[in-house]
Amino acid sequence: MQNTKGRILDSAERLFAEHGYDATSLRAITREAGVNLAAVNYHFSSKEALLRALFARRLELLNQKRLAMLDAFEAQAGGRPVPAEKIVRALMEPVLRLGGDPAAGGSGFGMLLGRMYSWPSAQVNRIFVSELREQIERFRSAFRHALPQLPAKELYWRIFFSIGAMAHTLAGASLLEIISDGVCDPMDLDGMVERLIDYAAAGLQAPPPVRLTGKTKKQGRPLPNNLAINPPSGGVGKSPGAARR
Amino acid sequence: MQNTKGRILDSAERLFAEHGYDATSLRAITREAGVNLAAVNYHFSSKEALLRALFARRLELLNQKRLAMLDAFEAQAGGRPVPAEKIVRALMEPVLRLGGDPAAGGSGFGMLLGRMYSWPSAQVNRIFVSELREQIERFRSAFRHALPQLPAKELYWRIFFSIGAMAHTLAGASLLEIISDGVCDPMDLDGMVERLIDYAAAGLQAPPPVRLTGKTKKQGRPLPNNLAINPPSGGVGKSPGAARR
DNA sequence: GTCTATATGGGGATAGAC
DNA sequence: GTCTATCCCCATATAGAC
Repeated sequence: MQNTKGRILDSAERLFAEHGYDATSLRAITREAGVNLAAVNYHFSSKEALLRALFARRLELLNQKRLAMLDAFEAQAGGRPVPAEKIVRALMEPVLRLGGDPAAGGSGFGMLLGRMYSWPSAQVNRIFVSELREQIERFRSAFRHALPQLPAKELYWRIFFSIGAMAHTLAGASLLEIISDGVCDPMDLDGMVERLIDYAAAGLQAPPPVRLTGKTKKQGRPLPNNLAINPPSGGVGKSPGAARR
Repeated sequence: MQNTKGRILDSAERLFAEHGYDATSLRAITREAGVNLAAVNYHFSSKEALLRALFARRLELLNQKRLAMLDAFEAQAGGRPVPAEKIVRALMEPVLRLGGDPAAGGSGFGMLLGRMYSWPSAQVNRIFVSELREQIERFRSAFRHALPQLPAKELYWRIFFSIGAMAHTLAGASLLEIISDGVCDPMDLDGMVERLIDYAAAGLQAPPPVRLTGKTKKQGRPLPNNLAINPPSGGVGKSPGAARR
C-alpha cells in the first residue's frame, strides 16, 4: 500500500522533531506508524535516506512559497529594491506558518527544521545545507539591493543572526515561556510572525558600525568600556580559539 | 587519580559538542580520554549525570561573569537604567568569548551550550533550564528598566529572539560560511561579539509595534498575497510520543 | 581507583516466506 | 508489498579481581 510510505514519513517527522534523529529508533517509528519494521528498509533504503526523503517532501513546496513571495514583492516594487522588511517576510513567514498548517505536517516539520540548524550530526548537516544553498543565494542578493549602504560583510553577519533567531523560534518556544513567565503565548502564530519580522528587520537595518571592520584597522572611536571587554575575573585573552570546523 | 575525572569531562565536552549527546558513546569518550570505560560509572554514575557535571563545571563561572558585568554596568549608571546595549553585552559577551578561552574549554563548551537551546532531548532540557532560570530573571528585570516604554510582552519576545541569535552563533558558524561565501570570518571573535551585540540591541530597541498586540487581530495592513500564505488554522494536534527514553 | 569481563538490551539492516 | 525471524554490532551499566 502506498499509504505505508506516507505513514512512515509522518511518524518519522514527528519523532525526529521531538527526540532527535539519533535518539529515535526505526522501531519506534514503525510502531507509531503501525507498520512493519522492515517496511522502512523496503521503501527507503536506510534511516538516513528516510530523513532525506522527509526533507524533500516538505522543502520543495516551502521553498516555492518563499520564492513566490519574493517574486511578488519584487514585481510590486517595480525596479526599485524591495524593502528589507519584506524580504525578511518572504524568508520567514512561510516557514513559520508551517506550524499552523496541519496539511503541511503541523508543527512537527517546522520544529525539526529549526533544530536542524544547530544539529550536531554531520550527515544531517549535509542534507540540510544542500537543500538550502539555492535559497540563500537568492535572498542574499535581494538583501544586497535593499541595503546597498551596508558593507557585505556586515550584511552577511546580520542575515546569519536573523536566521538564528528564526531557527530558534521554529525549534520551540519552551524558553519563551520561561522568559516571559507565561506572558507570551507561543501559540500566537500571527503575533510571532510579525514580531520576529520586526525584530530581524530592525537588526538588519541598524546603522552600519562606526568601527572599522577589518582585523588590522586603527580604532578611532573610544570603546565605551574596557572594563567590559575583559570582565572581572581573569582577563579574557583573545587567543584564537581551538575550534575545529 | 583525580585527573581521570577531568579528562573524562574534557573529552565528553568536546564529543558531545561535536556529535551530540545521543550519538556520543561512553566508549568514544573513554577512548579519547585514554581512561577505562568503567571509570565513567565510577566517577559519575551515569551518562546523564556526566552531562550534568559537565555543565555545572562551566556554568558557575560563566554566570558569575555575566552578573559581575551587569553589576558593574549598573554601578556605573548610578541610579539610571543601564542602556540596553550594555545589558546585551553582559548577557552575551562572556559566553561568546568562551570560544577563545582555552582554559574554559575552548570552543567546545560554547558550541555545546548553543546547541542545547534547541536540543530535542527532554532530559537535557531539564538540566539546562534549571541552570539558567536565575540568570533569566536578573536580565529580564534589567531590560525592563532599560526599555520602560516597551510593553513587557514585546520585550520578552525580543529577548527570546536575541537569545536565539546568540545560541545559533554559539552553536557554530558553518551556515555563516555558506551565507557569506567566505567573506565573513567565523573565527573573528571580536567582530562577532560586537556585531551580535549591535544586532540584538537594534532589534530590542526597535520602535514598539503600531498594531495591537493581542490575540484579537484587526489587520489594517494589506497582506501582499494570500497566495503564499496558508491561513493560520486552529489546532496543532498533540499526541504524546511513543518513543522511549 | 582502576582494570577485565560480562550481563542485558536495543540498534540498523537483511533473508526469505507469503 | 508486507510479514517473521534473525544476524551482528554497539550501547549502558555492573560485578568483582587487583
